[in-house]
Amino acid sequence: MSTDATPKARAKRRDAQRNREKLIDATMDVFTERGLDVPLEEIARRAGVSIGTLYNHFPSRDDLIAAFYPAKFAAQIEDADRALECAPWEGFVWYLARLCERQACDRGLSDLLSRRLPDTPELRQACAQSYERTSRIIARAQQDGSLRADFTPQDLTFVIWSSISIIKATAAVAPDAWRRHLAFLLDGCRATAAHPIATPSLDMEQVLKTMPTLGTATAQHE
Amino acid sequence: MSTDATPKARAKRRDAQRNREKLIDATMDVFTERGLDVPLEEIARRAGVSIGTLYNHFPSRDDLIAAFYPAKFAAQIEDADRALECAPWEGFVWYLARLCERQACDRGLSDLLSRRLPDTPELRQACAQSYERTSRIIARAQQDGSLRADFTPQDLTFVIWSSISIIKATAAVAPDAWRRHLAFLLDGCRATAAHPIATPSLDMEQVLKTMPTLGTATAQHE
DNA sequence: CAATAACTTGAGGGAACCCTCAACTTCTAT
DNA sequence: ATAGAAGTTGAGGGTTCCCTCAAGTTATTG
Repeated sequence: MSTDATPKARAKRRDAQRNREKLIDATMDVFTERGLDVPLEEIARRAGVSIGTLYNHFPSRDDLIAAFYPAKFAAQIEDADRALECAPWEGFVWYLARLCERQACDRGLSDLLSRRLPDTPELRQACAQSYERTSRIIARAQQDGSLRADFTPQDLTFVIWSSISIIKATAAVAPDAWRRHLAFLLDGCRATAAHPIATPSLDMEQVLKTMPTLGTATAQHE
Repeated sequence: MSTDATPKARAKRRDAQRNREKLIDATMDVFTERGLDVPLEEIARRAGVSIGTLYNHFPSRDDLIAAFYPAKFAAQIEDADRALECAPWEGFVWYLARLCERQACDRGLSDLLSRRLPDTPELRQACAQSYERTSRIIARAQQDGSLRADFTPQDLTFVIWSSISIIKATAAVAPDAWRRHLAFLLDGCRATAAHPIATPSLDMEQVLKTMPTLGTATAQHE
């Protein structure tokens, strides 16, 4: 209202910056350990600030989540790139196992996929990047003759969803059980195992609407 | 304290019996439609009684659940019996699809598998019956040479868990999507698709501990 | 070292759900 | 008909988490 003639918005105060960082660090830890539904007080406590300060920096849980996931997406994209350096089928298998491993040791990450995320440009971009690589991983393995021809990038979502549920169910009793489930699924993905499937693949629209990544494209009522 | 010399406990009052039945009916409907975590007031409202009466008849949510699931288990056992009348592989496939179909149209049923149930004799018996049939369905298909030899009854849990997560994720967008997932999984279950799996099957103990049916065998702290 | 804008604090109000219990109503047996 | 046991009721206290905002604290700038 008064002196807003400065070229850009004025820099944050030093202590405020520090608090923001402490909050982000705490968020990464707490979400990873306990999932995205943890009480926000827990994050404030861990960061050593009051709940009021938390709300000052991050007005809603979604803002914390928005600070949480980019690193996770980036790691996933790196994994995809590494997978593309392997032989086609091995890369495909390794990538899926890697996805699952990450879910298995990160409750926040596995919660991400069952939650509507805000529709930010960064997220759209991360999705596009991820999709691009995933498609290549799949296409390579199909050209190679090892992956069944009717497998689509959207079908990968099934692998993730189903593995997450196994991971969550068996975490306390047999933390490796998902590997067995994945093995069955992979055997069903081989070209040599393929029998025609009547139900068509989801299209990308449907996957987006369903859960991970973007909400209903352009926000809904929030 | 006074006149408890009657051979058996006195019969319930007529109106109390009626209320109990209304509550059970409401429970079946509400759990089926909205899952096991619905507010109990909703059930009382639907039954046309007060919340106090609900608590009078069913002191805890678990007691309502205990009234809910036997019919569901019975249906499942019937399905298994029908499956045993088909050809081995067809029976196996039909049974799995049937299980999933039931989950798909019954939120209460799908919640059951991700919740610790009370350890009652009836439940133990239902589990034993179910296990006995399931084992036969599997054994038949293996002897037949169609189902891979390393598939165990415990692996069936994976099929259910994973399908439930697909069902929940896609219910709003593509209510049939689970069929595609199941098809991949089934292709991976064929004897001809089998590749050796390093991770061993869960044993029955572990499955019980994990989730469905019984809690930690002989109750824990409740 | 003010003065002031920026930031922090935590008590507290709100919502959703749980469960209880003292006062009331209804059934049933005599 | 009536007494008393059996059953019902719903307001209200408890819990957990959400989020706000008036009052207090701290950094920054001249």
